[in-house]
Amino acid sequence: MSRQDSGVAVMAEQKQPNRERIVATANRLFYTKGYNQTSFAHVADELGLSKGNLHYHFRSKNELLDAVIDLRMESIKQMLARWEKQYPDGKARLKRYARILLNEEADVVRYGCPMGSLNMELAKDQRDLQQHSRDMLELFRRWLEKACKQIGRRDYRALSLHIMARSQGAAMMAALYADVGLLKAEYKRLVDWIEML
Amino acid sequence: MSRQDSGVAVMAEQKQPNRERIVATANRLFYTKGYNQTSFAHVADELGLSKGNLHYHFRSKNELLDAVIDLRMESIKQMLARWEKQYPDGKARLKRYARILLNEEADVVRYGCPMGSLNMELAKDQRDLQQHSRDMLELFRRWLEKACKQIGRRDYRALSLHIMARSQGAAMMAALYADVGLLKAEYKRLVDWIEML
DNA sequence: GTCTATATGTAGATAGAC
DNA sequence: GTCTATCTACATATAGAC
Repeated sequence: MSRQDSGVAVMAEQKQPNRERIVATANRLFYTKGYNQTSFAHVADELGLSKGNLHYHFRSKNELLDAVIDLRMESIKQMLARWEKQYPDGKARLKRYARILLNEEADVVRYGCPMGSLNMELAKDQRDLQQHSRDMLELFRRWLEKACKQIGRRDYRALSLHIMARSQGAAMMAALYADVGLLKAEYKRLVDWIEML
Repeated sequence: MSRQDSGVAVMAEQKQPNRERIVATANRLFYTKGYNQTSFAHVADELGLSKGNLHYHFRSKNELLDAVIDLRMESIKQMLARWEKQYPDGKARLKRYARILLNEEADVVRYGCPMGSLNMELAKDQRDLQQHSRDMLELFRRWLEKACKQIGRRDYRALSLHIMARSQGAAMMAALYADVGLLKAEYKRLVDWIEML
């Protein structure tokens, strides 16, 4: 499975305009260190650029976050479109979503879900920033909702939220215990449950 | 249900030695703002104390975190002991755990699970700090494990982790969508599932 | 125990030279 | 576009007076 599936490690960070390299590096650091724990200096250092350069491209850290979220959303949209082609069946689509946890299992076990952990961090006292971040969740949720409708479920909204809650819980616990076995076990449970729908 | 059940709002913050008032206020702010987003100045201001005073009681922010975790763990232990008296039956105990989400639903919807969100924040690049924080999770997990054994389950460890994953996922999604209905729906699903065990 | 003052580092952000 | 220099604010932490 390609690294593109995570929605985080989206592109190589070399041989691109600096603006894109900055977004790619910020994307990675926001994931591995957290948004509030990542500074312009960190990003600049990793790229061998100056802080001033970063501020030329992004007036504020806020703007940089928006760019990172836009990048992730673009990546997510492409992934979901790919899945729609590969899996015509509704249940197969739900199962493919569940499997996302295993794609980047090494990262998930260390840093949690990129979407979930960023959202939760911002939800606490930066709800204005979280608004945009939640759009990422909504991309997945609406896609799941559609798949649920497809298999004839009337409770498609509730189902889509439940499936996301299950995957978020799995990613979180796996990260807190740094245990990939936990991730695999929760994946299996979720797939079995989807099969019974 | 008393406010004590959350493990966060543990005691009144008045008419106590300043050391305890500091821990209680830090406890609350670490929850509502996050650990890294809370400074000594914030805690001191809320109490009308000086920063120097805080540093007299706690040499470092690290130490303050340890004190907060110890406070929460003491509160959790008492709560679990109370539950053991009130609910002799294993399944009833599992259901009581599930209901914890609803006790402080207004807070959970705004700030997530106090344990889970703190752990996840620290798990990213402060794994040393997370070690202590994870002890809180272990208190619950071992308690759940015991209840699972009680109902004759051989997969008690896996079950205990699954139940925690479900509750963490529910708390997280409810916070990200600021939706108490989501919390209630996930609670109902979890209780129904426990009933079928 | 509590305060003020201070040291030291870092964060986000701007100005201006090249 | 990119750099250096700088501003201002704030963070953690210490020293010493009361």
